[in-house]
Amino acid sequence: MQQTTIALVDDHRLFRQGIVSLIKTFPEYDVLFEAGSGEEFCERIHQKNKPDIVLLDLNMPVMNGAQLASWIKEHYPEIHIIVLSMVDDAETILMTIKTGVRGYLLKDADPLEFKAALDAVADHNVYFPSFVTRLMAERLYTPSTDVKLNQREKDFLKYAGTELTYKEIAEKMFVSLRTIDGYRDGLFVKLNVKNRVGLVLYAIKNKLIEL
Amino acid sequence: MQQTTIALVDDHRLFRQGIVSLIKTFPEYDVLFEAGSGEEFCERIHQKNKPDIVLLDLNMPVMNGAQLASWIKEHYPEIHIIVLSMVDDAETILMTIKTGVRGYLLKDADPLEFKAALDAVADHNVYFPSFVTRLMAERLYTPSTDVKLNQREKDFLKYAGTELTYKEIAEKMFVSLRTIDGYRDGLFVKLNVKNRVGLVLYAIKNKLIEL
DNA sequence: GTAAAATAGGGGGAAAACACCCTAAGGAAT
DNA sequence: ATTCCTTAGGGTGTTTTCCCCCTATTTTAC
Repeated sequence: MQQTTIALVDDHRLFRQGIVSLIKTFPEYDVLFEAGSGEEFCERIHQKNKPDIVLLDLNMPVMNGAQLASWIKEHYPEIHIIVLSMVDDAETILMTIKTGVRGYLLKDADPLEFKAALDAVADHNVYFPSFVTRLMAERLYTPSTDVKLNQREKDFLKYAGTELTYKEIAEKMFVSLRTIDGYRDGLFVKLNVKNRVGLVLYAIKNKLIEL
Repeated sequence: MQQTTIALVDDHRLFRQGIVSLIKTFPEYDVLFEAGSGEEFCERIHQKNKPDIVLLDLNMPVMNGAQLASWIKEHYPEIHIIVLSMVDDAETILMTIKTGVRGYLLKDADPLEFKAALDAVADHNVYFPSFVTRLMAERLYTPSTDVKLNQREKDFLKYAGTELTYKEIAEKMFVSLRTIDGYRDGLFVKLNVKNRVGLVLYAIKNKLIEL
């Protein structure tokens, strides 16, 4: 039978021991090696065979988990990473997922969930617990603020999302610079933004301009 | 016992019947009303009591599910929406989740999964099947950019994509305005753009900033 | 039928952004 | 040891952007 190999990176020896003995109860998985820090992992990965999955602690001194995850993704993109963490604040979790990790578990997860995560990731799938999924959904959710804009304002916004100056936009739209000033100032109020960057972001969010 | 009320919107009468009879087997849920179209739903929601949860078909004529979801979110933000769909292409799913729905199920989901989704959403949580979670994670994942920018430049670009003035960015980054001028002018050349809009567009295209 | 919006246009001055120029320390490569 | 590159910092002057003020039509709503 083909075993799935695992590497474990965590600075707490006792925690590593617990995880390793848990994994030993799963015959289809095998711990290839352990590392007590990101640096140690980077050394070992060159010497040893590459694991299929890396279990990674987020909170480690010197090189933290997110940095190591980025490093692994860059140098060994085929390795799948599951983060083990005690951290549960939204920004940290989302930042970590952005690095491309395929699973996120809190350290107090029960063994069944741990096994489910391993199975999912070994099968090239992802595993995120419900509260993480929720964070991801909330991050994607963009409440629509449909402010009604007339056609001239939409046209203007399209141009505002280019590198043209307002003077050049005025020429393109066959109006004076002053008129453009008026459109712009009106939109600042309507869209509740402060400057051109705000206009550009609004236009992109509302798909008035293509990227 | 407090029942959780459900409204069902789908243009297929037989499918509605199937769902209703399934829900009848769950004593804690009650179907408040059904609608065969978005328009019908909009009328009924005014007359009837509001449901706690709306089960919503994506593919409907005239007003599609995503549009209706946006409408519901705008007028009744406290109603939770679960999408029922046969569509499984990534863009459609992600666009729908952006409207703020709290669950997404394929129509061939088994009754156990259906029940799990109802329970999660009734509990003000979210429910997305593994393949949807995976899509969300992939959307959040930002591969590292190929153009070699140093960390300070990346930091600066992130701020350039906000409504902060350069002076304010300088304060945030604890450097002088002149240094920021230098970063900016350097990036104008490196990225071949003319002004701040160019920087913002670059940052967005390369996912250095999120929308 | 009148009031109030939306649409289109404009002026002047202050602030910010931009262009082009420069120095210098620290590290890597030759 | 010297060059080259990166990172950090700076000065000056011009252009653009932004803010606050204003007028005159044309729709829309009551």
